[in-house]
Amino acid sequence: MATLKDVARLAGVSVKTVSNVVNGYSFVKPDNRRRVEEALEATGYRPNLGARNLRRGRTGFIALVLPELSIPYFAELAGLVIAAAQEHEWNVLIEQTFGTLSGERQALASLGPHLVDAAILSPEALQVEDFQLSVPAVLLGEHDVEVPISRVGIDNVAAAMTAVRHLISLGRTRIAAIGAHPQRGTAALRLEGYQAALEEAGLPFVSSLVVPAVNYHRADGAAAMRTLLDLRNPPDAVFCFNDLLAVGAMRTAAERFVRVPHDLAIVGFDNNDESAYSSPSLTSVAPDKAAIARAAVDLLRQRADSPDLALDDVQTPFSLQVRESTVAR
Amino acid sequence: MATLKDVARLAGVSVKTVSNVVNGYSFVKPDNRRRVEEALEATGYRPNLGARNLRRGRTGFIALVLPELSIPYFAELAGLVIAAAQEHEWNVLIEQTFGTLSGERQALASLGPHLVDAAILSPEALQVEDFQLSVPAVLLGEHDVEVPISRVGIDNVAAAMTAVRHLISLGRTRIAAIGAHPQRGTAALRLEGYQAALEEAGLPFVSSLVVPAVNYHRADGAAAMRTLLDLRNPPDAVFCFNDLLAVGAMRTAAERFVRVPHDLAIVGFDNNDESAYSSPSLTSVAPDKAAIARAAVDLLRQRADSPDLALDDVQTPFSLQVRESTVAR
DNA sequence: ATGAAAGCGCTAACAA
DNA sequence: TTGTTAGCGCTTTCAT
Repeated sequence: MATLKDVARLAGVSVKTVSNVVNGYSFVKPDNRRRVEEALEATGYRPNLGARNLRRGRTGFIALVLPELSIPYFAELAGLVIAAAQEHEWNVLIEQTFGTLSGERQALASLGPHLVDAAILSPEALQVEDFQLSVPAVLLGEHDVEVPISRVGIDNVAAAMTAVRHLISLGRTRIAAIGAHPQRGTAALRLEGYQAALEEAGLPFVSSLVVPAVNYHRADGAAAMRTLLDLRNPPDAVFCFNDLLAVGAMRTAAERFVRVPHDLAIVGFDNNDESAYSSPSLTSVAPDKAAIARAAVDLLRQRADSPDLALDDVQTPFSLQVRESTVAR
Repeated sequence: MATLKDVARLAGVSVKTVSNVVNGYSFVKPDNRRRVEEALEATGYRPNLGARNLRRGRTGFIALVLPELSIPYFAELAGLVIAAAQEHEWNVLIEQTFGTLSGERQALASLGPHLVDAAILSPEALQVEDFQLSVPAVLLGEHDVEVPISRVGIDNVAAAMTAVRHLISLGRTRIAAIGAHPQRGTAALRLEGYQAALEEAGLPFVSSLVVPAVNYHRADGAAAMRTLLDLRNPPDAVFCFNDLLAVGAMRTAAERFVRVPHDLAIVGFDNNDESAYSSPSLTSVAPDKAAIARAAVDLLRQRADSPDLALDDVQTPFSLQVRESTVAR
C-alpha cells in the first residue's frame, strides 16, 4: 500500500505538497501538481483513513444504535441513514441492543469519541442517568425521560389520533389498542392519542380493550389479538402500535375466521414495506423515514462541527396510508 | 479523554507498563498493576481504537457489501453478521449497492485495507475482472463467475430441487418458476434445480411457465404472477426464487380470487420472518442464516490472520419450512 | 519487570 | 508555494 511518503518520493516533492494536492488545498505550482497527480495515479495511492482521522481527531464514523436489524422498520431506517451519512462522508456503525437495558448500556459504553464522531440512538429501556454521552447524539422518536439530547421524530400523539379518528370515521365504536407498554415513552404517547381521539368522539375508554405488549414482534400481536377475540364483547377495530403487531393481529383474525375489515378493522404504525402486500393490505401510519434519517444526520453534522449548539427537536411529517384492512376494496 | 500517558503519569509508571496491563500482557509487578488499575479506573481510560489499529496495521472493521437493507433477507443476515463479528472484535461496516454494477464497483473501490480488514460480499452484477480485492473476502451465495474468492452458501440446486419435489409430491403437475435471471448465478442454479426435479418426475419443462424477474422485490413477484394467471393454461403451483417474489405472487393470487393452496401452491426461498405470518403462511426454503453469518466471519478471521490460506467453499445447511401456502391447515 | 523511544500514516504549524 | 518537523495515541523493540 502506497503512502504519502512513497508518492512524494516518486514525484520528487515533499509530503506536504502531496497532502495539499490530495486534500485540494491552497495553491500548488501547476508543474508540481501534475507530477504529484501522475505519482498518485502510478502508485494507486489511497489515503489511510485511520491515520488521517487520528490526526484530525475524528473517526469518520457515526453509530446507529437500534434494537434489531431484523425488525423491518429499523432495517429500512438503517438503509436510509447509511445513504444520508454517505453524503457527509460518514460511515455508519450499527449496534444492536435487542431492546434490553443491558444491551443498550453496553452499546452506549462502547461509543467513545475515538470510535465514532456522533451517534443516533433509538433506545427503548434507557434511564435518564444513562445518557452520559461523550459524543454528539440524537434520539429517534419521543420518550418520557427528559434528557438533554436533541430529538428527531414524528408527533406520536397526533399520529395516533389520526389513526383512531380514521377508524371512528368508519363507524367503529369498540376500538382496541395493542402495544401499551409501561416503560416505553412512545407507547405512552400513542396511547394518549388513542384516548384523545376516543374522547373527542364521545366514545368510552374501555380498559379491557387496551392490551399491553412486552415486545413489538408479530408473535406479540398475534397473542394480543387472541386476548381481544376471547373477550365477551370483542372489538370491531384495533389500533396496533406498530405494523408487526398488526400483522400478528391479522394472522390471528384469519385463524379465527374473523373477516378484516368487515368484522374487524386494523390499523398499524410504521408503514413497513411488507404492509402493502399482505392480504388484506394494512392501513398504517406512515412516518417519513427518509426525512427522519436525513434530519438526524444533518443535526449530527451541525453538532459535530459546533459541539455546543442548542438542543433541537425536529418534527418530521407523517401520513396515513389507507388500505384494505380498514377499507375493503 | 484520558490517554495512556495520562494514566501512566497518574500511576507513576511508564506507558509501557500501562499498555501491558491494558492488554493483559506479560508479568507486571502486583504493586504496579494495582496502581495502574486504580489510575485506569480514576481516569475512565478507554483505548483509542484508531491509534491502536494504526499501530497494529489493522482497522477493526469488516465490510458487509449487500444490495439493500430494506430487503428482509439481507437485513436479517446483516444482524447475524454483526453479532458474529462482535465475537471477533470486529465492527461491521454496511455498504449498500442497490444491486447495480456501478453501486457494486463503487463499494468495492472504497474497500482499501486501511478501511477494513476484510469483506463479505453479496454481489449481483459484478464481473470477473472486478474482483481485484486488496483485503481478504468471502462471497455469499453461488455465482457463475469463476473468481478466486472463498464462498459460503447453500447448495442452490439441491435446495431448489427440494422445493419443487415438495410441490410434485403434492400432486402438482403444472409447476411454474418465478425469478429467472440471465445474469444472476444464483437464479441459474435454482432454475437448474427446478428443471432437474421436473425431469426426475417425468414432468415436461414448459418454457412459458418460467417467468423472469429483473428485481426480486414484491412488486416483481406480483407482476410475474399476473403473467402466469393470464396464461390460457395457468399453473397449479409456483416456485418463487425468493420470499419477496412469493409474497407478491400471493398478493396477485388474492386479487384474482385464486385460492392458495387449493388452486395454486406457492413455495418461496429465504424463509423471511414475515413469511410465517402471512395468510396463508408461506412454505419456504430456509437457509441457516446464522450458520452463513458465522461461517463467513470465521473464514475471514482465518484469512485475516494467515492471508494466503487456500480458497474455501463452505456449504451451509438448509431445510424446507412447510406452511399453508402448499398444505392447507 | 519496566522504561525510553521509535514509528504506524497523516495533517498542520512553522520556516524558508 | 513548498519543505521540515512535531505529534495524534498507541504498540513494540531495545535496553536496563
